[in-house]
Amino acid sequence: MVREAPVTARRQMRLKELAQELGLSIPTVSRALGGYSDISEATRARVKEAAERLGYVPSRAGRMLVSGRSDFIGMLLQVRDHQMLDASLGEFVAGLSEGFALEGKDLFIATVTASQSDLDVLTHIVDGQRADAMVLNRTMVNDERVSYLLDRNFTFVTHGRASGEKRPYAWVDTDSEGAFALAVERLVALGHRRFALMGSEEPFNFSHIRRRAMEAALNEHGLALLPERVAAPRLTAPDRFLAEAMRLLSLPERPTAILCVTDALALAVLEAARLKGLSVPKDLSVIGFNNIPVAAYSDPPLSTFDQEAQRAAGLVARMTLELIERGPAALGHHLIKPGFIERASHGPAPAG
Amino acid sequence: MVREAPVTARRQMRLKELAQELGLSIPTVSRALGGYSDISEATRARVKEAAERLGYVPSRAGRMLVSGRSDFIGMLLQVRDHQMLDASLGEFVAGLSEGFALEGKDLFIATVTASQSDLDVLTHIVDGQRADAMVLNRTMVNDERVSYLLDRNFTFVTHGRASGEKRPYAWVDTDSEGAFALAVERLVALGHRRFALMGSEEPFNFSHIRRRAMEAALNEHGLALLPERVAAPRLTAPDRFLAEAMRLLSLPERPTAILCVTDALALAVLEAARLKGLSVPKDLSVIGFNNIPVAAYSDPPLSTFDQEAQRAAGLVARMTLELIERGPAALGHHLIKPGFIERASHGPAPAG
DNA sequence: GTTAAAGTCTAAAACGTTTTAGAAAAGATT
DNA sequence: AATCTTTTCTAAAACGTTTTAGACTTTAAC
Repeated sequence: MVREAPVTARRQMRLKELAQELGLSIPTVSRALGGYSDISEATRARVKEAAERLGYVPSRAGRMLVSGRSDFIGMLLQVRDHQMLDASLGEFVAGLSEGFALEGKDLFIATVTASQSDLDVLTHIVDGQRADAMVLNRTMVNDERVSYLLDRNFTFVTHGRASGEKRPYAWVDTDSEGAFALAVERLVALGHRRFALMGSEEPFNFSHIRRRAMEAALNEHGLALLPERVAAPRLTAPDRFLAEAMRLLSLPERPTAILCVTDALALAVLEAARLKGLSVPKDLSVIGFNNIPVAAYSDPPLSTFDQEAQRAAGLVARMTLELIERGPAALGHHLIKPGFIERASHGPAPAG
Repeated sequence: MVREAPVTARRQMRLKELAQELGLSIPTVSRALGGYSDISEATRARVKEAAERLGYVPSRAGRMLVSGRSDFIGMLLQVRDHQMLDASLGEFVAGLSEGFALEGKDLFIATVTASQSDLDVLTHIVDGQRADAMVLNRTMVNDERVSYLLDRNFTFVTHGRASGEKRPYAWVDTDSEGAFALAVERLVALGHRRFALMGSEEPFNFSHIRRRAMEAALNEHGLALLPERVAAPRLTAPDRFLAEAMRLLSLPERPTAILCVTDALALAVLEAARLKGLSVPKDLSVIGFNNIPVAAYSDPPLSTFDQEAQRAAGLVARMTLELIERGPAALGHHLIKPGFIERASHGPAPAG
């Protein structure tokens, strides 16, 4: 009987073999490759050349055993209800991945299927030592993932705050307050007095924060956000957006300016305006958030805020690496000021 | 100065400590947990209870060192040019993830950013021992990833064949040949004689196979697929779909039936027909492929083939696990017969 | 010409698991 | 009563790296 061929053809070279090949001890070779200063330049060069030539790559397991690190940083991706990766999440993921690669870490995207909760997968990653840290996105006001990781004392950084959590943790977020303050400022200057908000369910922290930001900004100008002028369809039910937008536009004292917490909601408002025979921006000003690709091609092109996912990702990556390296001492926050993309969906308030 | 708190609060319990706690030796505890038969039931129960109670989880590194396995199975996800995860890829990923979870393996989704090639990331994973096997999707006719993995003798399974590769490898694919044969059969029976194809660039293997399948099926009935009746816009340029569809419908001898290699292409054909004032299916029959969610709501609802991503994923997962366990002896293939979803976009050929 | 200081390397230990080989004890067989 | 099995457990080795502590040269300083 012929002996089974091994699964991996050319077995990986080991540090021991490389050392023998060179006539040096194992630690010398290890330290030479590690760039330690107590190895002469001549030896280091010789070692590096041989390692290169023989295709030596350190064993992940050996290294992990002694360092206690997997060199993975985890992130959750929901693969239920067709939501999937949209353009801005793609940008974010790409930015993260590149940031981590600089330090030799890999981004481990873990799927959360329909039969699991985020917490299930998170627990599996933490207990299973699958990653040295986590990046969380789509934060909720009361985010059980955040409190779980704090309880477990596991390193993580969130993209978006979790306003309900009182303990300190590292986050990067868009300055929604600043953005909505600016939007209100501009619109008030343009004569608007009747404002409405297209929001969404407020477990989502960005939605919560943006509503409060809008209320605060209106208060500054002696205006209020009337409860009936707030719509909050569920983001997972986009087929409800239009109906909610229609409702806002059917109010007895029709709003002249509508701020929206996402561009998808803003596009629904534009559609509703069309159905109502209203002209944007003559009869109605609409401002979105996130600057999704299609926002540039809507009719009229949508005024919105650029959330700069790539830059946020870079910051998140750097903060995560710092936390891994220096521990809780590196805890910090970053508010990113989103750029106001002024297109054609807002303008002076209608006369009267 | 107060001493810095450790990064992980409660250090993980080790096998050694668990063994001391129980007054047993390390191997006994290990074998008890591993379910070996040379440990008495009484001891095993006692060990399991203690492990549970004390929250013992085996060290990933220690286990990896001795088994040589990471218990990760890798997959590539392109995060360039906004293509991202669509619904069917999401279904596939979810299926894979669940299949692997049954055997305690995790799916490692690795991102391929705009600055990298698939092969860059693949090399990194293989050299860096990041995974025990790979799953490849979106196969090309001549797929450098497939030949690379074969050269390196690394375990992998593809979803979709790579027709250009002559060496044996494990794959799962949709039976495009059968599907297109069936579609042609039906349409010929309905009186159609002038066929056209909405294809795409043929580095994509599914596109290549489906064109050849259509040619073969037409030959069976003494018909041919004229070159000018084949459109092949790039899938990455969806804004070109409509123009190509218009071209097919503007041919001197206008086709009465158009097969499309994806539903997105088919929807473009429906749109082109509308623009041309043609009625579907009275003047033109259109059949798509993949059964994307919106296909059910097009006007008219699209006849198409269901690719059963979930089932394919299950098969891919099982084959991958088998290959890891049993080596090349477990090499195999699977052709999945797609269901024909008969909606309202095809019918009898127009008279004359 | 001894002592001190660099500079360069190595022996040994540590990380935490699984596996192999074998020991000790208990029970069954002659 | 002695031998053989079976059951239950353990000692030791192995996986491959990094780090700590220390040994041995060589050069510099007095």
